[in-house]
Amino acid sequence: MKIKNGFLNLEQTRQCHAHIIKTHFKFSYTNIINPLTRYNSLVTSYIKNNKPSSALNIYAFMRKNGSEVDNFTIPTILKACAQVLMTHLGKEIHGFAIKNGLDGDAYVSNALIQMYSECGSLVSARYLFDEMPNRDVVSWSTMIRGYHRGGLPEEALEVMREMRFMDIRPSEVAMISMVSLFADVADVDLGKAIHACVVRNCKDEKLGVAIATALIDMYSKCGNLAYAKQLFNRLNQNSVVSWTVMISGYIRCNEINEGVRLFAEMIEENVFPSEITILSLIIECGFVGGLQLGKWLHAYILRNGFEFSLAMANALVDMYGKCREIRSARTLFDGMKSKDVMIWNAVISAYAQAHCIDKAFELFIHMKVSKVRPNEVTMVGLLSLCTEAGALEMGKWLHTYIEKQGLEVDVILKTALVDMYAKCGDVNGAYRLFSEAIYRDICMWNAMMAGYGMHGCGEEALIFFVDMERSGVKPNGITFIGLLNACSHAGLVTEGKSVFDKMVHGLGLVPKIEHYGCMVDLLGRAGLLDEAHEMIKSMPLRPNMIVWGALLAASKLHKNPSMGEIAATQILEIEPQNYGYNVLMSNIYAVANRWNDVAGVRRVMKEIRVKKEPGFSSVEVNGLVHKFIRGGMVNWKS
DNA sequence: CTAGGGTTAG
Repeated sequence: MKIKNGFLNLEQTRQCHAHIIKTHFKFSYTNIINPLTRYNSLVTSYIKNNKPSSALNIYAFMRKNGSEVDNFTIPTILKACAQVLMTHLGKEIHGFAIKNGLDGDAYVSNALIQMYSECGSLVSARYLFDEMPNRDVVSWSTMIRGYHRGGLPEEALEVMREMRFMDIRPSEVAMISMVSLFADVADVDLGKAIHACVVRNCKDEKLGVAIATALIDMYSKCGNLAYAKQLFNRLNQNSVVSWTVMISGYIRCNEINEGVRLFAEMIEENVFPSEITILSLIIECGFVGGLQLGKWLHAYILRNGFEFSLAMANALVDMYGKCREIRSARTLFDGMKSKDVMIWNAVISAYAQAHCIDKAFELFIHMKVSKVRPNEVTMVGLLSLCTEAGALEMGKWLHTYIEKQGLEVDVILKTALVDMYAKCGDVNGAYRLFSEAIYRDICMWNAMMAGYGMHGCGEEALIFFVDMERSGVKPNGITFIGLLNACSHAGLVTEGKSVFDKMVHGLGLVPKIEHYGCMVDLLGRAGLLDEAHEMIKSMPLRPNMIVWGALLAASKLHKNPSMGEIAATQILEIEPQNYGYNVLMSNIYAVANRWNDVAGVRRVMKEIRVKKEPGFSSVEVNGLVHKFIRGGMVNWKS
């Protein structure tokens, strides 16, 4: 058997391996004589075929037999360590490299940086990077990618800036890292800039399929499907990855039918989905609530013999949870033989999204019994559940649990705690945690301000806003939603208007539909119905349910049936079967003594006969959460 | 005829 292009597929690799063992290292497949070269070849082939553990076995075998290991072997093995997240072995190899004087080699250093960053030790990676005397483009792009994948986009951007400052010309691979960073930052302006940079660097040459794919992904994540599709159409050589990002893009933008059509087209072109393709699509289905497609994909996995990995199960549980299909989520979860923290977290958050606080806590108890240790993510999930239910005592109990277990309280967990205390009415408790935090990010500030606003403390929220700006934290769109709500609840109309003005003109933020919703609410509550209506008419976005709903509620509050009618008409056009708003409208007519109209609305409601889940509210008394459903009451133990 | 950084998800 001859090897084409020096690359073996998995079957060939295994045959080769078996042959080497059988013939005592007489390697007859190729002309390679040197035993070290043979091993390295095998290791490489296993890694290219995505079998890192086989590669590591060979490495162990080499070491046991006292075989030489060189600076070709080390980077390859490090890559295998990174794939299976074996930090220990990685560190050991690092030590070995130092002992044998191989650590001065740029290949080896770059591989070490990669290994450390993929295994989550970004500090070690950065240390090596900083100490490296012979950094090259590869070192830079590895560092950028490391920060990006490690969830530290700010640091990645900083490294990019340094790289530019040092006048290092990015290679194609480096640009791919950058484009994919902007995809997740979802900043279309930065994205266009890097696109221009890519085009400039490639000049006459055609874009490579990898970089084009990265650009397609970036544009569709920024919501610019037209650009994405254009790039996709221009590709003359499509890979399964390009199809994956294009289809995911359509689903993410809620164009599910077009996504499904493309999926069929892909199969017709004889391109077959990989595990990641299916995984991506399932995740996107959860994102937009595409239950039907999600179910179909679930069936597709079973029909086509895909490996039902934990990652796959995780994605499915998550998707079902987001689509409120809690039974499917649970059945799937129960069917998994081995479970990790992630899947426990996924099923707990599925219950959380279905507002089943009791079930979620029940699972939390089971989780501890089955000896899976809850982590910070679990805590954040449970805390947000308490926040939603207003269960202060339960939240406090979790807080104690976190401290007793010695779980690391990072910014996210701290923010969840602040948010829980604030929204459950213990604003002082929230402030205590907030003030003792060493590091506060924008989310924590937002939670604190929204908490104050929610309890009618509009002035305090505004003071916090000034403090925040003074401490150098830049407000974002969510900050202003909290602030505008705070003004609305406290009746601070003038202040609210100037907050809105500051956001648009002072900071140049483009208001989203939510901001207009807050403004309509603010003006409407204050009785400025006409002004609120003007705001809706003049806004550059298409008004949605929430906006008209705010006007309708205000019309009811200020007993203005004619304005109510205007709002209700719009709402019925957007969502004809909405039960709640019909009720509200009939109440408005009732207040104005327009009983014929009341009867009319009731008749329409009967005709539509919508079955809608009743809303509920809840309150916690002595550790018992009471849930109110339209007059009835349910409660459960915490 | 071996080798390091790349696109998709979490």
